[in-house]
Amino acid sequence: MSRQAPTLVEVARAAGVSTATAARALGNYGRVKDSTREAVKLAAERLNYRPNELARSMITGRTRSIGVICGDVHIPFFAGVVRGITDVARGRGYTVLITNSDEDWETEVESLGILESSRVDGIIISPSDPNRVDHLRHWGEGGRPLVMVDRASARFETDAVVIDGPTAIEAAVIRLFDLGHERVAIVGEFSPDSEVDRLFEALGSEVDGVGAFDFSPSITRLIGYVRAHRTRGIPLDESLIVRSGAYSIDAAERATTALLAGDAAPTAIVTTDNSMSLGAYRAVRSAGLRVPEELSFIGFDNQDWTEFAAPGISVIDQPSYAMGQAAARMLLDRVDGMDAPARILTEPATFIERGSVAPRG
Amino acid sequence: MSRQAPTLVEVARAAGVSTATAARALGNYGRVKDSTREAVKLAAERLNYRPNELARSMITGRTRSIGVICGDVHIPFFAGVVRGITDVARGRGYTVLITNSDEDWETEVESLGILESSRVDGIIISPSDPNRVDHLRHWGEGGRPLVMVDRASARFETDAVVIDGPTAIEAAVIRLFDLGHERVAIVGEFSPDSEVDRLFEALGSEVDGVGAFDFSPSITRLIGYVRAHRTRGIPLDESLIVRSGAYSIDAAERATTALLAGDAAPTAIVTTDNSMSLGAYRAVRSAGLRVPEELSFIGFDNQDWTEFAAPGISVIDQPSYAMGQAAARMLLDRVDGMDAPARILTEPATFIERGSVAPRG
DNA sequence: CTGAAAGCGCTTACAG
DNA sequence: CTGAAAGCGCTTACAG
Repeated sequence: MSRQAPTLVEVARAAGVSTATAARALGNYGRVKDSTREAVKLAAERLNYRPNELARSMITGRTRSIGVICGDVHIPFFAGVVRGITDVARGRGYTVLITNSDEDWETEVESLGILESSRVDGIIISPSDPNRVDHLRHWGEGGRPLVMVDRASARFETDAVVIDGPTAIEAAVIRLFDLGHERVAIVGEFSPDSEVDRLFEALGSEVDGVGAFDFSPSITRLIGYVRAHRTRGIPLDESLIVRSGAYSIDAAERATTALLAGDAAPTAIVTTDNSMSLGAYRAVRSAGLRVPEELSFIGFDNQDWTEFAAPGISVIDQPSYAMGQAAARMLLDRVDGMDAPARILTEPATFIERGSVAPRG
Repeated sequence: MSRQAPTLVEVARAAGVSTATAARALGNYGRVKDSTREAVKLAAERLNYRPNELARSMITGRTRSIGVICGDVHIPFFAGVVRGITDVARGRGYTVLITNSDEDWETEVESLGILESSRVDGIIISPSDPNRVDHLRHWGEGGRPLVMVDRASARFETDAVVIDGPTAIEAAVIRLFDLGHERVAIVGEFSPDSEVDRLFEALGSEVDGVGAFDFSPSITRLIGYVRAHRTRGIPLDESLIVRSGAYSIDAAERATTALLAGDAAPTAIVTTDNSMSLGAYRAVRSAGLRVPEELSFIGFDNQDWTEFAAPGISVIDQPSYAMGQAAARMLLDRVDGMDAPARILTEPATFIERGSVAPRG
């Protein structure tokens, strides 16, 4: 019952050849007489032989596996990305190891270590902090490929698949301005404060010169918010920048509730991701505000709930599955030896119009 | 730049000891003088040494990795399960390989082969068909552990983590009956037809004798639907059993639309999973039915959209994250050598009351 | 076309 | 407490 799995040695013996020949016959490389190859394959078949990938990997130095470090597979956006990655990987004969960082840098470093020990051939990551990427650069040295997804870093030039978050936010805010809204709030993580300050310093003079990949994801999207104000000549009111301080629905709800209770209430809200959307929208409902009559709302990420809310929520949609696929393709091309300058692939973010937006009455 | 990763040999040399001693010091086993251990650890640290798990696995015969075969990581329920699995696995030093079956048996078999070649120490699977499990039994022979999640099989006695679907459905239907509804429809995959027929044959005489693990998941839940009717003495109307024929939102929408357009319309609907809920609810909206005034609705799986729909949708909640955790714990206990009879762990399904249910007017 | 032999990077009895 | 040595199951020059 608990028989050991047959090894190459046994196959070779059964076929009456050396292990070297058996390996060549099974691996379809080197020269082997046809009749010998047949005999070996027959023996392998009869013994139900499965090569030990571990032993093979030790020699070839490749495991035919890739690692993923995402914020949290449980979040729909990442779930879509992961599905895209696993589908492409499988199609090319690779397995996928999944880890979560919970957007925590220490956890990310630990994840990288785990994947490194597992000797994955490459890594796809949504880095928790684009300014602390030394560990990723170190991985990249030695020619081990790494692709970023959903984010990129100005401090580490490597392949990446992103959407143009700032532009998507800018378009959404301008849309609201053009409907007569002047007090448009934005709800995002926006932490730490020092980074937001750094962004505003950078934005002080010019807008276009500020790199989208110098800041963490939510702060990056703030660039679009600021650009929209400048484009339409509407003064920026920092009290409308709602900092949840954490990627959590509850934090977003609390922060938004505080905003709505204040005396500088907005007439419209945009958000920077699905968790912020959920929290902000809960706060809006709890405050008893009618959407869109009293408040317009644009969410980020086209999740089921935005379709079924009444009215439906207008959203900025991200092609998570396609992003995962693209990232996996880029990574596996590198694993297969493709040599080319690092490139950043920008997937389209599309606006989905639903009933949550109306002209300022 | 492309320096090879340091090996144990280099660490040992740097620390001035043999590889055997270095291995013992790093692995925290065997006897090593404290000062020696310190020296080795320091050297490992300085060289940024990471053990090659492949080499270790070749010897120990264990990879410290587990494989998951789920329907689709992109589906929220499975995403929750996977997160639960990865958290527990990580806590115990294991990595997780993810594959999807898309509820297709051939794909499942292929996934199993991939995981087998990867030499995972154990497998967690939501089997696509509880009646075709020979490949799983074969894996189980040789003492390789396997835990089923969300489903179990009468044909393969192994550990499993499930909820009591039939009882949850039964309670939901009875709740509706007690509110005066007599025409309660159920929307599920329910395919193939021959299996539904087999269920009804089995249910012909007695109800309690029918095993919940003899049928595929959605058909299993039908048992609760039938039980509810018998308990309340309400005649079964097979036209109220809506067979989508596939685990797809669109299929559920089409099938439900056909039901609502017919002349045997229901006054209430229950569903068997989140995809069916989404499809059925879309059909209800498109038909212009007011919920709950004209139709009561109970969904399966507490996803965000059910909270934000107006009115909120009452649902049967499944603790997906806890189920994933429990499955991983059971599996790793087996991997660690625990010997005990196979057991089926039933996690609680809870009813969440929202506004979508009302008495029959 | 085939085989003997070295070696991938570890772990593990076995001596000392 | 420590080291020399065998070995896990393969692949791969190197000879023949």
